[in-house]
Amino acid sequence: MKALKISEAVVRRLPVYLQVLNDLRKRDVQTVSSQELGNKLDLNPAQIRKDLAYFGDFGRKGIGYDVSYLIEKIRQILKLDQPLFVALVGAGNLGRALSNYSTYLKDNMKITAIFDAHPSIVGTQINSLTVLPIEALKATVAELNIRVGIITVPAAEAQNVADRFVEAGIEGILNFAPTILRVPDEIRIHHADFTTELLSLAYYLDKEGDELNEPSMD
Amino acid sequence: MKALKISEAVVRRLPVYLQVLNDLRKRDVQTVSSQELGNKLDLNPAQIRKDLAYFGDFGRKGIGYDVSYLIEKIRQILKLDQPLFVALVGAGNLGRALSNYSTYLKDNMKITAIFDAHPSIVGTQINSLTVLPIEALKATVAELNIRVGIITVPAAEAQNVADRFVEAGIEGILNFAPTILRVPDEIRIHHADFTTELLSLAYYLDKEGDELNEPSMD
DNA sequence: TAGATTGTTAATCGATTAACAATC
DNA sequence: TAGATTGTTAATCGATTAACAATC
Repeated sequence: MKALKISEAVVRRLPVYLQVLNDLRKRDVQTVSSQELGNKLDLNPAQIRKDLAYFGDFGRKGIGYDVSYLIEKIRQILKLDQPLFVALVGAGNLGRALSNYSTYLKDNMKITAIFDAHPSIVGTQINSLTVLPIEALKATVAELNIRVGIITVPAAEAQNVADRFVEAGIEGILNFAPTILRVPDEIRIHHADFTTELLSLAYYLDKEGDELNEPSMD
Repeated sequence: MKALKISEAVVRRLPVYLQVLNDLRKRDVQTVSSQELGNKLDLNPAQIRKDLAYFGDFGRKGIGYDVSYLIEKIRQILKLDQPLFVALVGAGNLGRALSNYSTYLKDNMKITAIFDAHPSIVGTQINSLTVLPIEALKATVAELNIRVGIITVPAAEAQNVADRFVEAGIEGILNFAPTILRVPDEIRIHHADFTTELLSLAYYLDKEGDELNEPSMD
């Protein structure tokens, strides 16, 4: 078994597995089968086994997967077994909200710098971090060993921020602005654009074309 | 056009097309080809033509697509040609940030009610809306004709909020909490969980040192 | 017209699911 | 052991891409 190309779909499921596994561990569950995971996630058990098998033999035949061990392994695969420092640009409401989110702290991701272009915001405090001027981005990224950038500025400014991130040598960007960004191929971009989710949700409403009441006939 | 089953992948691309088209219109571009759209979005032009052809013949051979006409058509497909009222539960930082987002206002989606479970937050103002107690949810949803719910509460409270939304007769939910929700099949749930995006991003960093040590050689 | 570009069918590619020997 | 469940191969399903006649 050699370095096989892992599809994006597989990688995207790993954090979801991690989420459920963390939950199981919190409830002191020792072992879980692909069947049980599949039930919880509405996924085919074979798919879960296959996903995990790309990375190693983590389970035990007849038993299932040890929850803590699998958590450890998935964290290794996602390279979350070592600290990963993150910068955020755009200290508006959304930026502040993300800074407060502690969810990924336990996953070794840490926002260590926040930037904004507006003089009125620069210098304010967010969670013990002082908002820095955007001009300080490049130097700070190098100094603090920051590898990921989060963009929470308005769409019109997002490309400019992306350019600055690239110039600063960032390796990956999480973009919240509802716009497409142009970056070199070697930079990884993920979109966290909830407007897309919200608009596509609208498509699925009112399936049968009936009124506001749901059809309760079988 | 018969009621052909449209795949989720297709529906998810529609809002992205809309985004680019809106941008083109803002720049007074009249007409666009699938080739040009493909360049902008890093998508295969044939895919774009096929996606659109599921819903009708929107283009003109030899010419391309009329930008304004296509915008209108996609908005119709997504049912955004009529107002869609949205409720939000969880008036913390993230909830406030979303309330401020005006992006989807122009797409006829409007947050018309905000709820929170904490007495200290209930009664405060967000964008001319008064935060209501969670107990008022059901009555308000009915009264204001709200069809979509947004969840921006901590993971531990998310299922409870989802249950309340379902009981209130909501048709779709956009969930920001990093947890899996259980709802009846007829309720559509979309996830806007950026922690998933952020964790999977970590996988792709550090390309050059990419060769994971494969544990099992068998 | 001649060049451009759609809508659509056919070919390809990739991802999911089923099945089962291995084995805890 | 006997039942359970993995890891993996083969079968199926679905989505993307190529190709091209139709036609603006």
